[in-house]
Amino acid sequence: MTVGGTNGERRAPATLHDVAREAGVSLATASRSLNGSTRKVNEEYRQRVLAAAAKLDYSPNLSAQAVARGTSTTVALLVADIADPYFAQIAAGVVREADHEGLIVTMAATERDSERELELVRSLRGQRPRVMILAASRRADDPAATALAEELRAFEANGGRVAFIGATEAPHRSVALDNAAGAEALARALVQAGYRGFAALTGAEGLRTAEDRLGGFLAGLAASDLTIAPEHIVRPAFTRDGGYDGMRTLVELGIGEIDVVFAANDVMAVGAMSAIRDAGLVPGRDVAIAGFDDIPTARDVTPPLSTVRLPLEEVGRRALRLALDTIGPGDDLPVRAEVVLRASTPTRAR
Amino acid sequence: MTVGGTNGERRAPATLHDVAREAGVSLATASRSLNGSTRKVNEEYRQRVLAAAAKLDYSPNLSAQAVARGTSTTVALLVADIADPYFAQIAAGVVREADHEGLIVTMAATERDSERELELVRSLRGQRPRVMILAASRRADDPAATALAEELRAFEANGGRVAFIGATEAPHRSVALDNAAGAEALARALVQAGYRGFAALTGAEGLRTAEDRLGGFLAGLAASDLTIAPEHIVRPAFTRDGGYDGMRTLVELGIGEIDVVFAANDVMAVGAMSAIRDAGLVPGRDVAIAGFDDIPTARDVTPPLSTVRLPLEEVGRRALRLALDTIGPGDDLPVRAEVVLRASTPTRAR
DNA sequence: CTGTTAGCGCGTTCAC
DNA sequence: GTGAACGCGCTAACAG
Repeated sequence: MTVGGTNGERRAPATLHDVAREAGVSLATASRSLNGSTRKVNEEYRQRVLAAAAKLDYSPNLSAQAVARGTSTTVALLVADIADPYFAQIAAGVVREADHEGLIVTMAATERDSERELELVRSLRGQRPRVMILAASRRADDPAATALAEELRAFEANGGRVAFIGATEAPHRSVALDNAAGAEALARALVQAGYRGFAALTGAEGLRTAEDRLGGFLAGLAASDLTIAPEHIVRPAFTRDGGYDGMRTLVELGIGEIDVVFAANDVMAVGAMSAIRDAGLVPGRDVAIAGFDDIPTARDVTPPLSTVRLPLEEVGRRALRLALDTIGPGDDLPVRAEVVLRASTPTRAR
Repeated sequence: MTVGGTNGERRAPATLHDVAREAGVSLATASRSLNGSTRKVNEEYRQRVLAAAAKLDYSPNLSAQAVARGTSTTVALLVADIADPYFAQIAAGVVREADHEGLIVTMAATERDSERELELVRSLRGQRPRVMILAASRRADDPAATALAEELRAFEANGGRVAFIGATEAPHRSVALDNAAGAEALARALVQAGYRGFAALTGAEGLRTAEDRLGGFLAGLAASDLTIAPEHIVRPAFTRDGGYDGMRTLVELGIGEIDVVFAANDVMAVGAMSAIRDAGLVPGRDVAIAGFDDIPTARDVTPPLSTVRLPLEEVGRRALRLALDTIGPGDDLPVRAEVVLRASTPTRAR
């Protein structure tokens, strides 16, 4: 760790005023040359201003611009956990699209606490972001929900845009993920592959994403008159460790009748695979497992994880486009959730 | 995908002025009640202001505050790729610490392009962030380096703080990661475990982190009079796919004399493991493999990946503290890089 | 303790 | 085309 810092002379940043003076023009001319929308400035002056700006290391004060213009160039992104690959990929997409639009992304993490989420939205609102993207998981029974709704309503009433990812929250735009349909298709595919004994690892009760996926999966089973025994539906945390713990519970309960476990997301599935292995069993052979999301590591675990692919980066980009009304090609199509069968759910000879 | 938006009446956000009027007090009193540092406001007035603010859904305009105060509450974070678990974890740490300090994080991705990085720093500077944290990988031969240095110098001259993560860049503060020492310790541990035939997958030439790790690893081998044949040092991209491709190259070259591969980071190692497996070999048995970073999935691949643990979340937090001068307990200690031997490098009977 | 006023850095009418 | 002047929302002296 090195400590340094060239704080010899700490002169204030050059202002537009400084630049104008240096260039020998008026403030207005300087402003027009550097940012002005409809260019109508003498080329010679323009050059003088540009030179002065360069010489003074001028950098326009975005806050001041925002105040003067009455509109910022910021988009606020709310996720549950940045380190979770699901959110990290979404964030990457949002940042990329924002960069494309010349916008700046500010990021906050709810850490899966809806009180925190409310606080964050409240505080983020102070930035007057053009857009607020809420990717953090919604829950059905949320006590802070109405307060959040009120906060977002106020934000929108002031001209802000809101986009949700995943759950479709009443009056707001959202990139709907076809959680239910994807899970249903997965269930059908697994039945097709010969599986009959099912278990599920899903998030805490009320977590929308988890509920939708479980619901879809059950619907897919129901189509073949199959179901999951209540004791085989475990609801640990919606994380890697949750998956591990949940799978342990299942193993301890006895895995006799279970031949495949559906984890409501890939990080849980990955944790579950480790639990299976730690129990002395072989995932894919002794018990099959499937996840949801198709995070990058799904390919790299052993055996490779069957899952439902969501184009998460694209989802992030699309969320921003949706909020901004800058629709691109294909944006009207629903986000495809695609079943990807890999070796963690081998076809069963029956 | 749902489109909505309650843009019935788009009234401008309530201003402090509105609140003051509503509460029947002066602007100053309103300001003091809502944000003022040293509280010295009649409790009754205070309550009136708070009530008015609540009634009007008032949210202080951070941009205006920044302009008036001459200082923002923003920290800018630059990473190479948000979706990469290495950077995602660092980002999570920065965001958490920032939240702790009441600061807001804006995030940008260089996508490993130093031209882009320069552009981003330039543009981020417009936010007048309190701190700029550069986690994106440095390279030795960077043509944009001097321009970047100049930009950062200007930023610091204006009172901004800069913190690097990883490489120690000349006059700036930085959280030094003990890449060389960690890799050296790993090499020694592998020699100790009985390995003799080494190969390395490292990033593009000039990439500081990659060079440091490789250098350290070689130093560790040299201590036992061992080395790596030049043709066994492959330099693919510093990514998962780079690791995969690099390992394929190695396999095609013939893996006869190689009994362990050192990948310069875990995502590469994970890719390499898949390549090994796709070649019909078993990682850890036919060829051992070790990585660096200890990303979460290192535990969940098969066999679990030996690596050098870096407390990345903590690194992110510490970077911010370092820049802010809010040193915490243990912050004076160097970041420990700790060798973690797992089953991907079993002890070799010789 | 409260209110008035002058800025903060910039965009943008409005006359010239 | 250019410049002077006002306003954006807020903070911080400065007087009362």
